[in-house]
Amino acid sequence: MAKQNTVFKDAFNRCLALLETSSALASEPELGSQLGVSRTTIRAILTRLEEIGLIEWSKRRKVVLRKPVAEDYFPTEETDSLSEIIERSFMRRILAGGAEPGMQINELELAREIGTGTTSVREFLIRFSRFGLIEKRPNSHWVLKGFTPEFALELTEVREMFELRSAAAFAHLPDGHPAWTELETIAELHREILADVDNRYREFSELDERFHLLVHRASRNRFIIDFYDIIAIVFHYHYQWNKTNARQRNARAMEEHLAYIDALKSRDPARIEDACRRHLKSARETLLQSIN
Amino acid sequence: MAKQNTVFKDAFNRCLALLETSSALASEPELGSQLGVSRTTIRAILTRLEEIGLIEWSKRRKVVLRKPVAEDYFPTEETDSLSEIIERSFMRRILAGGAEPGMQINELELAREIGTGTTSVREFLIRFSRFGLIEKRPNSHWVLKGFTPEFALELTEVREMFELRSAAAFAHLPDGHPAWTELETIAELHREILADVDNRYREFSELDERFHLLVHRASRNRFIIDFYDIIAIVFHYHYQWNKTNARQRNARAMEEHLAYIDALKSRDPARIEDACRRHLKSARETLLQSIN
DNA sequence: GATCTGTCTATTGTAGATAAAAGACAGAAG
DNA sequence: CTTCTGTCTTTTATCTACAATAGACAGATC
Repeated sequence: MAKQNTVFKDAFNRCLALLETSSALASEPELGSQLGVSRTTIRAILTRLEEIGLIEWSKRRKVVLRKPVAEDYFPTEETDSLSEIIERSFMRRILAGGAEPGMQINELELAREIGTGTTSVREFLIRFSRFGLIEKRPNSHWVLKGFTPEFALELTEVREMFELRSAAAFAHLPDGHPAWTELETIAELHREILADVDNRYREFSELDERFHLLVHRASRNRFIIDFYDIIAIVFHYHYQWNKTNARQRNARAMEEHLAYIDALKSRDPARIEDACRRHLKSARETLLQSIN
Repeated sequence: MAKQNTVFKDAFNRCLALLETSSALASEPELGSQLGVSRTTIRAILTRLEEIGLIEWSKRRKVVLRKPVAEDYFPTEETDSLSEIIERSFMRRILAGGAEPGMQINELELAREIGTGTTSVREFLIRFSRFGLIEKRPNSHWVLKGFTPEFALELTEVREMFELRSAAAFAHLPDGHPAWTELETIAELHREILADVDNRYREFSELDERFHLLVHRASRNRFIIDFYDIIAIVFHYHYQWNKTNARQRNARAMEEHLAYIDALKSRDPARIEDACRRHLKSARETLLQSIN
């Protein structure tokens, strides 16, 4: 295979989802922007829709013949892009598996295990190297530096610098700025989840990312915003494979978020700094505890 | 060609340089660690040395027959690794040439222009993307964000945070730490260059990098240290293609460095912060002036 | 005249192949 | 018994090829 057609399959599935509700299809360019793909892919989707007897299609006339059923969808495993597969597979190995710091990483071996070509693995490792967990020895292997307490401390040190500054900048956003509405939405979601925390505490991880990214964005600094990728990926996989006390941990973090949000809304620098520090401190402790 | 033999050629040249002074060759493993290459490459070098009649070689007996001459060396163009060539070529286009922000970057076109395969260009762009100057549109082109005043401001904002913190950490290095010796060496070099500034001001660029990297290292934080790569590459190419007032600019920076170094030696936090801020402020101004 | 479709071209993402370089191991030499 | 060399295997760096996807343009349709 030269290139997986995951873009097609994923867009096809999303197109079926559209058909579940609406019973008409827009024009090709219109569909293209709805699904975020090119017309070439849209036409491939339409062709397939016709093949499986879901629509009748001739030029601009598109008649929906029936509702999509479960079998029409491509299985979700087939819609993940190769880089997502590699990332998951790799993170599982280094976060979950017993991967010792100093261990060598072998491109060829990784590629064979994941079942892909070496090019994709190489490109992934290069992209991933900016997270500071691996390092390249030129003309030779990569070295795993490991998800160690030092890593966590260095990460949180920078995170705290960046977030304090971003939070301070947040207070200066003009009244009409969309970030204030988004902040309110996020606050509301916190309250909803907290109200039914036993059942919904798992939704926190995603919300956490959304909230902190919003704060970081207020810095208007690409380096600060980009750095949040590292935090996000670490916390993302960390939450996924470390579930001790998750309910309690998340509930506490949500309370802290709400206080932090109130502080932001007050626009009082001292209050903001205090609430932010308080939350960052407990986030750091949580992360560190889980590593040892 | 599958792989350029630049490692061989470069190590070969360095081996000739060794022969200029010493007239004996160590064992294969020993040579390997001296030149930083594997035994495979050492043996290729020895084979070539024998071919061009520079040595007689049989097992552990290596007799040097004559001194190397200029023609023995490989031309320097052939010793640059492909990634260095791509980097230079790319930086020239975006810093020197009239590259507008928002411009599309085409992997294939770049590869054709530089005369390499697309894989290498792709990998370079991925590595380079962490500098915040380009951004990928998946399944489509890269976008040049450009070396704009915003870029410079965002870069210096983070740089100032990091350097202030690193400088503060420097004061806490224990007395015997090698950084203090290195600092003294760097100070001395500053004085030497300043004493003959009209002729030697060009040496500042390298010294500048060496000094600031030393300071950043005191943070003991990989993210802070790695970030210095971005600053270094920007200033490196920037100095190279922007020579207005270079002598005066560099002289001023060196004076500031010396004050900064004195402050570090005093270990007085207030003095350090003051000297550091002073220098960073003028560095930022210099950078910004040159962009418009 | 604006937007759509048919068709064609160019570029990206990925696999596979190959030379260069690293590195492993056994036996030789000190 | 330590370090070296000869030989062999494995891995990396890079090129080329090709399917998937994006994107351009002219003529068709509203």
